[in-house]
Amino acid sequence: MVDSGSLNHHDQEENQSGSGQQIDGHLQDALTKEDYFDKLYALNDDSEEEEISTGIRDFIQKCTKSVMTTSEPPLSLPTEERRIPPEFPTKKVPGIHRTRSAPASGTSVVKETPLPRKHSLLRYDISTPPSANTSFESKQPTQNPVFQERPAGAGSERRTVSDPLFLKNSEGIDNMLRKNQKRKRESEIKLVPEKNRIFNKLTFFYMPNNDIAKIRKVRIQKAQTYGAQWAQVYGNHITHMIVDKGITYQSLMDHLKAKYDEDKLPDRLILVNENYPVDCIHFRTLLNPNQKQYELQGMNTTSQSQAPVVGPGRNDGKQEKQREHTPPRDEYSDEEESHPGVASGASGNPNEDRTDSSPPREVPKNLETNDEFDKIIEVAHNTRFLPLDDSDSDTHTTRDNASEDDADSERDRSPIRKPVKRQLRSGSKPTFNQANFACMKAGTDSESGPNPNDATIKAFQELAAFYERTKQSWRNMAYRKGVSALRRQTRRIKSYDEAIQIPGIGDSLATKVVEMYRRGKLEKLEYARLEPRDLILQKFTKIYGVGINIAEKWYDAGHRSLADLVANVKLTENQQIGIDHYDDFNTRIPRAEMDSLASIVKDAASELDPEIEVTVGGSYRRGALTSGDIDFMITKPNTTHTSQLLLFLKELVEHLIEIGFLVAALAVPSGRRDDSGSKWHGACVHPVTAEIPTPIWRRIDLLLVPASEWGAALIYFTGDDIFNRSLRLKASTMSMRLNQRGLYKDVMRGPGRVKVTEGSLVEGRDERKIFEALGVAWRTPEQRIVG
DNA sequence: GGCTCTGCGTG
DNA sequence: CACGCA
DNA sequence: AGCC
Ligand SMILES: O=c1ccn([C@H]2C[C@H](O)[C@@H](COP(=O)(O)OP(=O)(O)OP(=O)(O)O)O2)c(=O)[nH]1
Ligand SMILES: [Mg+2]
Repeated sequence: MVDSGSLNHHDQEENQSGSGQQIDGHLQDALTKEDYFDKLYALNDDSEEEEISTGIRDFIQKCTKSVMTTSEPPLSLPTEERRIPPEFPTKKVPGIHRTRSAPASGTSVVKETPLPRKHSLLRYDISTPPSANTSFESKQPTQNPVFQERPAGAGSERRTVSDPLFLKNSEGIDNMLRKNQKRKRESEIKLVPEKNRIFNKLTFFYMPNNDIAKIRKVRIQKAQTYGAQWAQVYGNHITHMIVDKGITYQSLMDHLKAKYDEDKLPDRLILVNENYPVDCIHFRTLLNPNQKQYELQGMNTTSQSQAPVVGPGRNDGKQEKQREHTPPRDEYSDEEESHPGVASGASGNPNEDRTDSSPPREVPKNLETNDEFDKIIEVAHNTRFLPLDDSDSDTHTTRDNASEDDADSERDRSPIRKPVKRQLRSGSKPTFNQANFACMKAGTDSESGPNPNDATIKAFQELAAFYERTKQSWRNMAYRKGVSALRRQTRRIKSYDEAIQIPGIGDSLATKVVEMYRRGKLEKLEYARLEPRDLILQKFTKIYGVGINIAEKWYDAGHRSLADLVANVKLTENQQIGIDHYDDFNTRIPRAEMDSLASIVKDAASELDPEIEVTVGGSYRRGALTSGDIDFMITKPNTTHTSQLLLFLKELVEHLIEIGFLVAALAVPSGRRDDSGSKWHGACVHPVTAEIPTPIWRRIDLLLVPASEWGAALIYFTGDDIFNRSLRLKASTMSMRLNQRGLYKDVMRGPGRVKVTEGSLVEGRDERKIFEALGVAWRTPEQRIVG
């Protein structure tokens, strides 16, 4: 609560500046970017930095420049392919801004975009775009949550978007505002309400005691807002010494000795690492500082020789490592709440592939012939992170016997006979699995899946996700593999022997399958669920644009909530959007809404160009009852290169922005490489209706597909991802290569399977032919759910 | 002891 | 180049 | 972690 309060303040205090500066903003934008890259490369390259960075700078400058010049003839697009990229005013235009408030005064902003809008030709009045929004707008014009707790005020969004720029947002004004905002905040410390000042009367001395490092600076300020005093000099008034990670106990003492001639720390001085204040703030209470996680490096913990006593006084002693309390709920309802469940059941006519423009759908009866491929699937999983391995991994908790983890292949499994509860399974399967299959995996949300190993599958999925965040890639991979292996089982696996025979399930997983069967839960998982660090990482990685590396970086910097990020971190454009629409982007889309979203895009497309074909891929094509996003594939007869579709894309996007459907751009066709890009990622909003009473931002992906690559693209965009990887792996074992453009043969690979030769095209147009060429029996989209 | 898919966009 | 996402 |  407290925080949210203060947050709102920040938010409100910002004012939209007037109109004027956008052009400057662009220039600035370019400069900024240039500087950024300079720094970036300087950091990365050790040698030849100059050369490289200047080279890149030029390159970027070139891009930027060309972009800027676009303001000229918006309408006439040269047909030559090479130039296409520049034609996309990619980032510059101040465009679709997001939830940031735009006070009335800001209205003038919109307009004079450097980009002359050409929509003279597309001022489609697809009726009522604005209607919905106005009502909203009038409601609460001023209030602006930093990030939505629920569907963010569509009103403001709509408005900003209304300035029709297309493609990617620009930072321009928004960025400057952010900067100003930050500057302001830094100069003055505002305290939280008195009762919440957990550090009241405490004096912190930091080590190093300066705010040069940005991270430390932020932390110090944060502590001050919660009442802490920041000691500028070393002395007895200090209550806590906050030491950076990286400074060992020994080096600290050496330093004190050298600088202050102190041999030991003052009595009752509390010595902790930098995580302590952060966690106190997070949990809104003064935590016990004598916990292992707050110890300095090189300070031995309870076990070894105790270094010089730190706080001889009172608080030493007792508890070794008590696990801290459970995190109180989140201040900002990061979590999503129940969304208005749009007519979930109303699935009109779900499906059938009305969207399928090509594959005739017959039911293959030969699922059995898929065996060989099934095998590949098992082998396919993998993960991109390198194994940092170390089997330990566990910072095991207080309880010791958590040893289960690896262990040995003991034969403890002997006594497993156990009551059989087969009732569950027996009657459930009226018809054949075929139908069942499709249905069951259809929605991740349709709980009661017919699969008898459902509970185990869920547990493994959760564990896999945990391992991914832990960068234990091999384990992540193994559990994902285990999941798909279990999915293919039709009976509940009850014993170790039974389990270990399933390809993809080895000793460790087999043991856990049994554990699930016997106890209904996994100790390992129960433990993982309590990891406070993991909970935060989980929260951060759910932000679009934030992966494990960044989440970890932020965590280590002391950030614990979305509000921390908003206040202290330099976010990328996309991350900003990801936070602003955190709940929306993490809310799944009911199939009925998918149908409707598809219609909107298809209608728009055919109006612009009747020859264009639009197909929905992704989980929708696989028959899912809900989807995480909506994936469109766009093609046109006789096209052989995406460059032939770029102009159409541009028009489509502009139009959809204009009617208020598209509300943000997250990734746009490259322009940075020669092979002219092929995808557009962004966000859209379904018009408000009776069934969809509240606007919800949805992730939307558009993929440009030349007709000659339709089959390969269909495979790629239909997934699922694990299925794709399996297929690609199989291809590679056959000296072939499969990507979204086609299947190539005679691919030469070097060490590490690195591609050496591009290979020659085998097939790209026909989905089935690609399956055939790979020796894989045809699988309907529904049968490609393996992950 | 090696391999675990391959490519596009951002900063 | 490092990263995130399809 | 599991497979080759
Ligand atoms: O790592 C990946 C991720 C995705 N894809 C392909 C398959 C996938 O079906 C398609 C679309 O991706 P998306 O992330 O939208 O997945 P989805 O299968 O559509 O599921 P969701 O319901 O979460 O959107 O892109 C891959 O090949 N590899
Ligand atoms: Mg999808």
